[in-house]
Amino acid sequence: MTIRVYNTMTRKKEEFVPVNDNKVGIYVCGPTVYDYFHIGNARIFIVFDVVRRYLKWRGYEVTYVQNFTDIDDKMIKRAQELGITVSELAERFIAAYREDAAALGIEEADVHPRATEHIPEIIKLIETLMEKKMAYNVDGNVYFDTQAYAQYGGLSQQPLEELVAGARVEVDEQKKHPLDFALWKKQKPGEPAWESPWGLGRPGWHIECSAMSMKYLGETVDIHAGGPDLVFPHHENEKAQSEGATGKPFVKYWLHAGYLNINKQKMSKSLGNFLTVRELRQKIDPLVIRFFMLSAHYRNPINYAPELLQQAQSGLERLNNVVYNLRHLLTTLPPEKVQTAETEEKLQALQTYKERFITAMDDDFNTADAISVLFDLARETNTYLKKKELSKIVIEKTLQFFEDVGAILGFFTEKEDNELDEKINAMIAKRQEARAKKDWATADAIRDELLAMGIILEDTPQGVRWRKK
RNA sequence: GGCGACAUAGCCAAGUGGUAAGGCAGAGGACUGCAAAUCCUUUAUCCCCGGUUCAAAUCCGGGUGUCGCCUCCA
Repeated sequence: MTIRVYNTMTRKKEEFVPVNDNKVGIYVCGPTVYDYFHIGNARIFIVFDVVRRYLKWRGYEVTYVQNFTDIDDKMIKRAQELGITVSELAERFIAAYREDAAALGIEEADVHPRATEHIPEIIKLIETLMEKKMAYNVDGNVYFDTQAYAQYGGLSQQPLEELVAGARVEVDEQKKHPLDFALWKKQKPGEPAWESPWGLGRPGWHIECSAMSMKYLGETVDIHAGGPDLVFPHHENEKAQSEGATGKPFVKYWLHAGYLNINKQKMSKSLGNFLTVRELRQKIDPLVIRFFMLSAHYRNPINYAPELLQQAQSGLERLNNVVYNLRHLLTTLPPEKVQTAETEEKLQALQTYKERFITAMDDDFNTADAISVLFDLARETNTYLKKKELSKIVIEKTLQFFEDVGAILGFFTEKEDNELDEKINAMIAKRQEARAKKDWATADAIRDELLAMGIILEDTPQGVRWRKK
């Protein structure tokens, strides 16, 4: 079985074969840290977090790099508004990023490089382009010469004339061609700046990703990913400058996720219709946000609405419940004496579910389909759990399956809180005494009290159990 | 103007040639001291029109609608 991925470059699903054996390099364009990131950004981080986890699970040795853009026009503007330095601004929102991302179950990248910490690499890359006459300096501003790179426009599949014709922005007089873009920007008064062969200035936006991707992942990276609006110009430009400098393919597979829309419109900072993760996760379990994102295919647009999160919450609860059922049962279930034919059959069936899960994920990371496999297994498991004779092995293996795939999708992690546990268990014991005496009023009062604490009680054939709301 | 994506049940959403997965919500039933959880039953002329084919949600042509990129944006 092979993994197939949709490559924006070819507009087709291709068989995934890493450049170097089973080593996989992934570079994902990260946030510009001038504000809290919104749930549209979150979709990108979540989706590629799953891609990363899945490839690891499939046996690849993955190196995952996600940058922080910590110097650009927006950073400078925002820092001025807040009356702090650009680097203070970066520190503040990088810390915020880490908190919000962790809440969403996004693993830390292996490397989180920052543009300002890679100025020497950036300058060196620009120098190479200058030597190759693919870049030119006009009074301290250095531009990439798009005319010098024949394949320009190849990623976005736009004819050059059309890109120019559609340009909605005033043409910079200094540029030789309207599509040329800044590699190095000359310092303006009051702006942070670094020394360079072209004078004081700072890197353009696109060059940082090229420099950092090549530094950490080599001249050709397996996967370079980001949001759909990065295809042009950001990734087009990265490709041009990188391949211009090295003469080698910069990226083997370009992956782009779909938009997260709100009221059927793209959510973006510039439109002002955004909702930050920081804000939303006060109202809803951040893993519900994650589940919501993964319940559609990553390349399709999804629309955000509070009702849809509600639906997602109910769905995730269902899966959480079955995992909970299994965990609870394992605490009381004795080992079986003999293995029955049914046990064998159940274990076989489990294998089928696993294969279905893999087939779904192998097909361009179809998490929606993969999740439906979990729902199918959830039903079968719940039905099985009603039986009098249960096989401990089956329960264990089923739980293991859920935890296994949960680790890929980022669900079913166990949280413990011993102090709370003791208190709850004491209350449950009291309620059981009341129930034994058929004192339903007292029993129900205790149940309500627990509910007020956010604890749901359930009386099951295997005894009382509780879970957090 | 150029390029592109999408249109599947009340809602969300898989499925790219073989007769419509899954979830949420609703209705009815089972179980329960009551609940909760769970299970069972129940809901689709796959946007429209034409074509190819033994066979089309799926391929081709033409519409309609929605959105996006071409400017910083994930």
